[in-house]
This record gives sequence, structure tokens and C-alpha cells, in this order.
Amino acid sequence: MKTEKTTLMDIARRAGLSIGTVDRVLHNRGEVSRKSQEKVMQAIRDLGYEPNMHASLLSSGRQALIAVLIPSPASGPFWSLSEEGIGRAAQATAPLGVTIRKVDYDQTDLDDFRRAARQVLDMAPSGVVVAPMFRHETLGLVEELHRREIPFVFIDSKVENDSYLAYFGMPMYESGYLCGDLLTAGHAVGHLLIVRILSDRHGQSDPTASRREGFMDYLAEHSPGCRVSQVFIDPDDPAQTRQVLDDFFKENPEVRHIVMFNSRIYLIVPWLESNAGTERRVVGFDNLEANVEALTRGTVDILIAQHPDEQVALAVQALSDRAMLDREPARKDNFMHMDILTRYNVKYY
Amino acid sequence: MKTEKTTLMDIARRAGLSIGTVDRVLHNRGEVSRKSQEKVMQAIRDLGYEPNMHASLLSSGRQALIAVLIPSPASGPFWSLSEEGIGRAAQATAPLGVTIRKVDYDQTDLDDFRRAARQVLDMAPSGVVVAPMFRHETLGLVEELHRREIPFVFIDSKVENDSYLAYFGMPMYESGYLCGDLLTAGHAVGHLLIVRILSDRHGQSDPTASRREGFMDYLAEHSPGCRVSQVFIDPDDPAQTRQVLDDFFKENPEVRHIVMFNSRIYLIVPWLESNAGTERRVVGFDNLEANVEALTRGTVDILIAQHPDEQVALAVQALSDRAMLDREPARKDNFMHMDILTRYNVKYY
DNA sequence: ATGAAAGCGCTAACAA
DNA sequence: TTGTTAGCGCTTTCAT
Repeated sequence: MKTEKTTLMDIARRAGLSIGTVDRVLHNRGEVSRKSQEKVMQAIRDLGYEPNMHASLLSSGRQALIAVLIPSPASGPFWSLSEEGIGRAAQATAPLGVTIRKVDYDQTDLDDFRRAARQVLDMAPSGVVVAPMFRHETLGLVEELHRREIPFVFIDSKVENDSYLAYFGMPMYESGYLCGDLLTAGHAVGHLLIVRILSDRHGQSDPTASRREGFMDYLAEHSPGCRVSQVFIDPDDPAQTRQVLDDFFKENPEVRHIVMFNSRIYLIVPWLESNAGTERRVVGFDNLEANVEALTRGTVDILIAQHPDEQVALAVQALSDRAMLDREPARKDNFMHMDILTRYNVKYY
Repeated sequence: MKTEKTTLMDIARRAGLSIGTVDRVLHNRGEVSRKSQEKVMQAIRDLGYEPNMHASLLSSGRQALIAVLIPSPASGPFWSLSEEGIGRAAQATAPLGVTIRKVDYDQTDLDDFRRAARQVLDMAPSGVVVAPMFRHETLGLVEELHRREIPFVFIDSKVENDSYLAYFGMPMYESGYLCGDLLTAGHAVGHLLIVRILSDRHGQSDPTASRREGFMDYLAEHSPGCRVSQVFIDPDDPAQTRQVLDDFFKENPEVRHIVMFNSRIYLIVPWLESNAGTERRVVGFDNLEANVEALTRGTVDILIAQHPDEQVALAVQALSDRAMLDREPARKDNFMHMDILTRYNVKYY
């Protein structure tokens, strides 16, 4: 239909005004009479104007700085998976004029999070990606961001605050429900074991709580008589882990189904492998390298994973679109799909 | 480090030349003396020049036309899934100055493919996405594209020609192997049924052949004694389908495991639902709407899927990057991951 | 072989 | 309230 792109000039001519005025109404920064406003709007409608982003960006020299606030890879292997996503996002948005700066914190250290949050605020970014670990402090941060009109995006999980631009993460309750189905393979199970880590018991916020809930609900509905045992292991003490599992299975040798709701199923892999010979079904979460290795060897049967790298990438993209092109994300809450990994499809993940 | 972006002007000054010359060496289009060439290269290295894509694109007015050659949604529901991907890709690349034109063909009609291929060539695109159905004709097309130096990307499957820019698709053999594991759930199975469609038998090229091979190999390794039956149904004749299945299950009431290797598992869903009451395990491929509905109702247990929309989107992106930014794709062969869908995770797919 | 200069479409500062 | 104009960094044509 339209052969040549219509420009500001075309609109100005048709409206009988200058491009200055046209620009003013396009960015509605006032100083325009009601009448001119109308005329311009009409012309725009008539000609089907589409702004040229290259001209706009070149002229304005707009730049954006996006801060990514996530736990450091050192404080747990899960977050190292996001590194790649940050890299990809950086590459994709850099030519547009977007700089990405990662600020990480020790996910077990509240003070360190405070420091990181302050650092983020100090750099006055045009957008922030947050992976919340500490509920209260995160709330404080995002309220401040809201006050400063800096848009922010949650990944992985979110806190109770509605001013976020978008959220990308796994639906936790549902992932637990799915996990129930995969662990039992749809059959009734008499007795199963949930392995948890010690800090869960020490009152720290437990991000997997609603996942566990989904799991229990699945059991209640599909395997009502099932007995559920729990043991607590210390992630920093392999000997304790071994002992706890030894004790449990001496008492309950009939248990064949084992599950963990955090990303650390690899912690029990040494025990499983030195006590092989029993047919077991083991399900865990997240594609950490150690988990994937256990999956490949057949020690773990299924991993339920998401793409942490995709999450950051999408989050950054959303902020970049907002900052550079004034585009709002299509959806606020983006539940990423849950991927089921077995030894046979993990290779291409 | 670098505070202000360095521009052509900076380079020109440092090299003691004009920006005209600098531009000439940047795009190595000759007409530059050896000596100037060196000086410019040196200056570029010294200053760490990064071209400004906005200025470049604005000035050159570069446009790209990308043709997407895929089977029409009408000739089978699978391809309607890609529509959305085309839409997304269009939206993402349009602001860059990229136009996407879909050219579809009846996947059962060789002449129609020929027509479509000619149409694509006639529009002299800057890049082509091809989903090959007819091996020989596709080869002809891509050889011509190669001759005309038009880059092309394969999706879904590829033909024997090495000049493609990239490929995005599912690893077929592996998907069959995975399917074996999911159907048997790791247990030995005595007798199972493969449902195929009639045209498979009529010598048409069968894109699922290597998937079937992967499946059979899984069985050979993990369930060696298993008896495998096949029936052939006519996709256009529900009565025939019903009859064939009735006959088979009258003869073999003990069969509990059913699989189809193409995307049409929905064809046998009516029969399954009117013959419910038996505990069965049913596995199929691809997230067609009808398949997903059957999955949700529990008639089908598992679907192995890919994201056809993602495939086109990535393919278009690769061509757009190439045409507009002279960027080569990171990898030539991109095997997409195989997604395992159950009723519990399909909702977020 | 090299330089000069006119845009590309838009933004923003300044004049009127 | 409106119009004019000088760039933004690069491409491309035309002189030299």
C-alpha cells in the first residue's frame, strides 16, 4: 500500500504546520493549541505515520543503563546459569545503545544485599532487573525505585508490590504439582522421601514452600494414602548427609521415591551412587551442571528446569524496549514453561 | 574506559585523512592507497571504533525483504503454529527496516511448491527461510539462491546442501529415542502399537522415518523382546480409522501402549475416548491445538514438542542480522530442545 | 586516490 | 503557541 515511508515533514505539510509542532504532539509535551493538536492527529491517522527509530535514536543520543541485581554465582551454582543470558542480552541490546551492569550479592548475607541495592540506586540506572531473595529488603528497594520512577523487572520470584514492569519466572505451585506426577509416574506410591536442606528449618524464607505445597496437593489427590517422610541435610557437610540417608534407609528400606524441591539434588548423588543396585525414582529441579551429570548417568531420573538465562534475557529486553523505544511489555506476568529433562533430551537443552 | 564514542571523524583526524577515505577502508571497497589503508587501520585499532548502526541505517536507508517459504496452514495444522512466530519476528525486526513476506504452498502438491519457489525468486529477497518438504525441488531452489548470493535458512528439516546460513530444528532420531523412553516409562513392554498414516505407505518422502528409527533403537536396547505392531489410518476418513483400530484391538486387547510419530495423534483421540476404561499410555508429537486438548483431558499422556514459532523467529532473526548488520549467526546447526508436555505443564507452554 | 558536502528523519534549543 | 535550524554519525555522489 504505502510505497514511501511518511515522515514528520509529510505530516507537517498536511496539517499546515511545522515539524516542530508535530514533534510536540507526538511526544505530547504540551505547548500546542487544541486546534493544532487535532490537525496533527488527523494527519497522522491519514498518512499512517510510523516513527523512524534510527533517526530518533541518532538524534537524541539516548542511552540506557540497565542494572541486573542477582545472587552471585559463587553463593550457589544456580545463578551462574544466568550469566550467559546476561551476555546474550548485552550483545543484543548493545548496538541499540544499552549498557548492562551486573551487581551481585551473597544470597545468604543480608548486609551484602543492602550494599548491592545501594550500589544499584547510586548508578541511577534506567531500569533494574531484580531476583529477590530477601523479601523485606527487596520491598524497600523497589519502593525506592518506584519513587524515582525507575522501572524494574522481577525474575525467578517476586515480592508483594504491584509497580513492577514485568515478571519472568516459573509458576512455583504448579511446578510442585507437576513434580508429583513425574515422581509417582501416575501410580500410587506407599511411602516417599523428601530431602530438604537444614536452613529450611531455621526459619529463613523458603522460596520452595509453595512448590512443596503443590506437590503435597498432587499426592492428596492422586495418591491419598501415601506416607511422606522428610530428612534434613547440611549442604556443607557431606558426612552428615551420608549419615542421615544411611539412617533413614536402614529404617525404611522400602522407600523407592526421592525428591528435592530446591536445585541441589546433586547433594545426594554421592550417596545414591554408592548405594546403587536398588531401583529408585529420583526427581529434582534445575539444570545445574552437577545435576545434569547425574541425570546423564541415570542416577537422577528427571529434572524440572527452566531457562534462567532466558529469564534474564527477556527481563533485560523488556527494560531496554521501555527505555529506548517507549514500548511496554505485552504481558506483566510471564510464567515461563517448565521443562522436563530426562537423560535423552537434556543434551539439546 | 572510553567515555565518548569515537566516530568516523575521530578516526579521520587521527589518520590525517578524510572520513570519505575512512569509510572506504571500513567497507573495503578499494580506491584507497596501501599507505592510507594502514593509517586508517591503525587509527581504528588505537581508538577502538564501533560503528553506530543508527547512523548507518538512517543514512543508507537499507531495507531488507525476507521471504518465508513454508507449507500453508490449510494443508495441515502443524504449520499454523509458525504463524505466530512470523508475527513476532515481523514485529521485532520491522523497526529495523525489515519486511517479512510469507509464501506458502500446499505440502502435498509438488507443482504448488514449484510455483511458490519461483515466486520467492521473483521477489529478489535479501534472505529466505525454507521449510523443505520436497527434497529434490528444494535442492534446486537453494542452489539457485546460492548462485544469486541470497542467504537462506532451513527450519524443521534440511536437505543435503552446505551453503545454508543456518538451520533450526529438532534432532529427529533423538526425539524418537526419547519417545521410546517416555512411552515405556523405562519398563519392559510386551506389545505396542504404532499408528501411521496411509500416505506413509505410498512412497512419499517420510520425514518421520529417522524418528521411528530412534524409537526402534530404544526398544532394541531397553525392551528387546517387545512386539511392535503397526496400523495405517486414512487421515481423511474417520470411519476407516475407527474400523482399523476396532479390528486391531479386538485381536490384541492386551496392547496398552500407543504411539504416533507425526503430529496427528489427535486423529485417534475419538476412538480412544469412545473406548475408554482401559488404562493406556499414549504418546504423540507436537502441540497442535487438538493434541493439547486431548492431553489436557488425559486421553493423551505425553506430547513431545518443539516451538515451531521459535524456529521461524530465530530463522528470521538470523537473516535480518545478516542483511542489516552483516552479522553471522553464532552456530550453523541449531538443534532446538525437545519439550516434554504433560497435562500439568502444558498450560504454560 | 582523496576530499567535500548534501542529505537520511528526528530532537531540542532558540527565535519569533 | 509556533517555526526555524543545527546537528546526530554515516553513506554516497561529485569534484578534484
